[in-house]
Amino acid sequence: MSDKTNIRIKDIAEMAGVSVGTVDRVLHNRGNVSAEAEREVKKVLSKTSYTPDPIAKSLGTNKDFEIAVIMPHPEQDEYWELSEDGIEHARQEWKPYNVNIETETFDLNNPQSFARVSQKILDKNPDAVLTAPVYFDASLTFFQQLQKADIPFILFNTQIEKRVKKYDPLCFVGQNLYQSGRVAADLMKLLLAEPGNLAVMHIHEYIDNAMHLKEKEHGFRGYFDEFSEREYNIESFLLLDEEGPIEVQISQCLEQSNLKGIFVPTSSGTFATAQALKYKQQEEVILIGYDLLEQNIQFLESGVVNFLINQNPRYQAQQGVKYLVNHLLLDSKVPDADLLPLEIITRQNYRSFLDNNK
Amino acid sequence: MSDKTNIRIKDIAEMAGVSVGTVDRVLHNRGNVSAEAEREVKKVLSKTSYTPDPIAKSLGTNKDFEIAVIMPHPEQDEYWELSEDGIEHARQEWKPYNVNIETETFDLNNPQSFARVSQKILDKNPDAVLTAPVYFDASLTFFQQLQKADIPFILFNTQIEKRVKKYDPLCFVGQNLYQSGRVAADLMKLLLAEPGNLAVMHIHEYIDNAMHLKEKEHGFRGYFDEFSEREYNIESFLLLDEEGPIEVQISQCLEQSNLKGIFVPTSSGTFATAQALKYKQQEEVILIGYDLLEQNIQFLESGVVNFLINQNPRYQAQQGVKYLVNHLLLDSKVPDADLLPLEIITRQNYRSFLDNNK
DNA sequence: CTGAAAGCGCTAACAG
DNA sequence: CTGTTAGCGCTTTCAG
Repeated sequence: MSDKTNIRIKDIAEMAGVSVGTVDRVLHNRGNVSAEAEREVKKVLSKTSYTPDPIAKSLGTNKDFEIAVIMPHPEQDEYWELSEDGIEHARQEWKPYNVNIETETFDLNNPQSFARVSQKILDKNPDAVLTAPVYFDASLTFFQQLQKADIPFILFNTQIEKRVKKYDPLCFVGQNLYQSGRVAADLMKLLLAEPGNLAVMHIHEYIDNAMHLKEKEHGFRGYFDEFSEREYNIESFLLLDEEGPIEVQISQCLEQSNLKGIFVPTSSGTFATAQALKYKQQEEVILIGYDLLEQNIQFLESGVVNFLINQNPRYQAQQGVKYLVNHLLLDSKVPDADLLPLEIITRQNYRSFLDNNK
Repeated sequence: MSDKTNIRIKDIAEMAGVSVGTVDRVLHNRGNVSAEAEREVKKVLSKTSYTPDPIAKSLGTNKDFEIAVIMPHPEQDEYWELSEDGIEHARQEWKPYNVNIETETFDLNNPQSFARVSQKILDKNPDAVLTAPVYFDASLTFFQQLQKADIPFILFNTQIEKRVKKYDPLCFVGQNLYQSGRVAADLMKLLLAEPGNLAVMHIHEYIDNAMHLKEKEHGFRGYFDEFSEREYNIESFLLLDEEGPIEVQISQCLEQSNLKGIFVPTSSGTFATAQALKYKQQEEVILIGYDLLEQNIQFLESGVVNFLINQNPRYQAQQGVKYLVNHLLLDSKVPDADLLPLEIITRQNYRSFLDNNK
């Protein structure tokens, strides 16, 4: 059953008439190699299809890797609890490879705290960073610092506007938000017996976080715009905590407009809206929201929420770490973006998603 | 950055006052250990939370693993092409760990060929087997032989009736078929403006393969049974290749009954039905089918197919191999069943699934 | 029954 | 600039 047919460093060393040390040096551009030796080794390399054994490599470099994760406090929002869960899984998964993951969290309501925490991360000088760049401005300066320090980083959850060219993450892991909005619109249309007033509700969101939600709204509107009749009237509401109890604000919206359907682009906004609909006994209003939070599932089960779209925060986090590890340990290429599937959740399939993500 | 805090075999050897050889012997029940030494080692082990380093283990056991995969010819059915694709990915993924995967395929229309191929596999005496047990009887004898030979195996795609206790796979990877049928029913109901005649179409299926499809139908019917009014009349059709061109048979069904909706529990049956609907200009009939085959996507795009449920054959195959490797190399526990999420596919989200699975 | 030692493929420190 | 060598943690052979 043994069939060691693979080419080892030792083999190519022999073929090139040098020592393994030299081969290793050219392999990693460590310098201190004569032009001639380098040429010789590269020649052999090119005609041998040598591929390093990642296992041995990992054993050989007896080095720990530090990956820093920076994301919002999980206690503040169940959504981020799920992300944290994904990080925890990743931590276990990669422990054998000597990668340590340490998480720093910041306050969703306080951009300052992001800045503070990101500085803390920089001071620790980790080997790589995974971050959910909720705050636009603070994130940008953070990225520049990371780049200056030559620390590779990956973004998850929140994509930063592409036109900003000042930063260059290894990868973005998350949904195509525009298309996500379109999926919601499509489902909305399916459930709507006839045209009518619709609303997009932005609930306790953070101004800086604009991009994330605007894209979803844009997709949602874009879909309906394609119906030339324009019988769908879509209103946007921005309900902030500063302006009083969210429940009350939602109720006011419901009274103001005669809504047939509501799209809520955040996970926590979803159940807040569901609560209001239930309270107002307007459960026949179509409600489409995000994510498998416990409360959202309850409202899905009871029919107040009609569809959820799953952003799979757990998987996002896991994938982000995985790419970082691949980059660090195996220097294998990671994609520019990993755009997750847009998962449609109903009362009939949510369990299959919960069970599987455990 | 180095922080070797992990317990090594060497450490526990020292603590137990024996050599690494002895520790290794008790760790793997290799025998030739005095009762006393064993006791001592186990004592230390129990209070140390020692966990072997999988990397070093893999390097140490310089052994190749053979995993045999047995599944239907991919050329016969695009569905199985996707599975094959998953296998190919797995092959690449695990190559560095010295696991070789060899695939044997059988003829979907010929149970004999399954028997022949499975015998071939047995002769090769692989370390583990991954199989799609499309044929009930042939599969059962195969499983028994595998067990006799002490070869662990995992099932994917097709679950064999649980009441048969004569076999014991490591794991099943696939969908909960009953629930899958319910998801289809739920979507069907959503799209149906009013009650009417529905059909479940079993198209070019193999008699032995009953279980797989009956479960889906069962779920589909079960859902509608819950509406006491019983206004939904569900007919079943079994259309076999032996009885003439499928297209013609489907057309006949369409003429016979005034159908409002059709549920097709196979991937290839889906586009056959779509074709017939298009040909008959009955595209308003709701059609719910399975899987992201090229043709299915086209019909989804053009609106003839309303929803697809994705069984994710690619992922099934990959997961199956992954569990086998975990079992073989890391002897980590694998779950009894990995029931995949029931993914709902629409015109708006299918791309996100295609892109992500690449 | 047990310990010592070689080796898996790669890295990195160290003489020359 | 280059070759040698000592590990990384685990397996496995081989004396004793």
